[in-house]
Amino acid sequence: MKTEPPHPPKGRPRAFDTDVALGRALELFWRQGYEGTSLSDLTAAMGINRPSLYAAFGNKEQLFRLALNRYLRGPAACLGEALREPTARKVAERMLRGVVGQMSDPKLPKGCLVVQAALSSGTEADPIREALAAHRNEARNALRRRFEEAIAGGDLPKGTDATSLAGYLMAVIHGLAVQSASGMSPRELQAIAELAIQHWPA
Amino acid sequence: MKTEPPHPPKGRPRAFDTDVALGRALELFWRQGYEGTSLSDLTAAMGINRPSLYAAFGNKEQLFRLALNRYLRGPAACLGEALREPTARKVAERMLRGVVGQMSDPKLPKGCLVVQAALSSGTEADPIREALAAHRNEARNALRRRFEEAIAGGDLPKGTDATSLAGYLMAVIHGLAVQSASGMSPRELQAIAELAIQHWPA
DNA sequence: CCGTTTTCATACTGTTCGGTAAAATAATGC
DNA sequence: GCATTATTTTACCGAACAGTATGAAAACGG
Repeated sequence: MKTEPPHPPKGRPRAFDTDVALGRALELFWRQGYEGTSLSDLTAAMGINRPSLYAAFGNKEQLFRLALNRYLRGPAACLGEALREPTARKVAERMLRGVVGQMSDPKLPKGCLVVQAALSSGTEADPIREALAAHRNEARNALRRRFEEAIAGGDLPKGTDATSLAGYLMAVIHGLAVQSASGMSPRELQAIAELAIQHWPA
Repeated sequence: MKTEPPHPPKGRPRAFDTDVALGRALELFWRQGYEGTSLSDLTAAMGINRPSLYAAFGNKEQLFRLALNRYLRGPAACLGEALREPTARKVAERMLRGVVGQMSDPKLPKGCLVVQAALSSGTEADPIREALAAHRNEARNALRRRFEEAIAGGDLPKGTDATSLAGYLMAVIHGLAVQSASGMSPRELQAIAELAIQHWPA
């Protein structure tokens, strides 16, 4: 995973930094969704020409997948980290406060890339939608497994349905993303999150 | 609000039923969002030609607004009716079970038109987004007022924050819409709704 | 029958979409 | 310098987009 090749490559060197260009692409996709972002938008924001984009990133869909990857390892990493909290309640608290915290950063786009791009649905974006649905499914499964542990460990009531509880927490998070994208203020988002935490079982 | 004019109009009679055509348009917008639905999609599903659509409905944006109106008075009417339940808990129960019930109808598109179209965001759809955000705001205000009544009436704890509680319920509903649109099964949606009901304050 | 009115069907407008062909340019090893 | 390799630039491609001009067709009152 080194980005620094040991010997300089043979041909003409690239005149832009692929990392910062990918960051610009992520911000645009995040703000406008997959279909809402045109190649002209992308090349303008990334400061490169169209063929350079294709040479470096393949095509629009692959560029989106790369941006999604960076999003999941970057801004959305707090969700995965939250799984390592010691109790189910702390997992939920950290997730809810994490997403609210991120959505409160004025330098970042509002809402959530995964939700944002999932619902824009021309027939052309179908593979993207499937990929995002698969990711959400995976995230929910990880959360369910963590809650099963919690039930076994005793920090959730014995009769709890881990699957439903995971779905519920995901639903609240997605709901927060929708409202954030719709312009709800950070303090209101936080109040909602605190309310969800307050009603958490156990 | 009569749809039957007393005297037959002068010119050539319309060869299609504007009501059923609008229904087809609603279904398409609901399934694919605003930007994801092209005029060719619309005319094909409505069984009419392009100029007929423009003559009868104005343009794409106005057609969407008409479809939205029909959606709010039809499939989404249960949300407004729920406000008339006697207690805050029953309001929440009816809303949550109502949206799940609607999303479980296999003949209807998944998800929620208001959420679906709200996040598809090319610059062109901005007025649509604003209209939808305004509607969601209005809905949340109605819910807040209902909860304030409930607090005054004693069926919600005295210290409850009506605004946050309304936002929380809207968030859960929007989250359910996202997951429904992503292919979650009706039984899972129902389990999530029941869980939210179970954790309702008071 | 005729003139009027409105809707119908066909064909088209200019623009934007994602993607690419081709030549100029800048670095390499020799 | 020279061939090679990869990236840059400019210009373009066919398809799809929202919206429309035009004339034929179908109802009416007379």
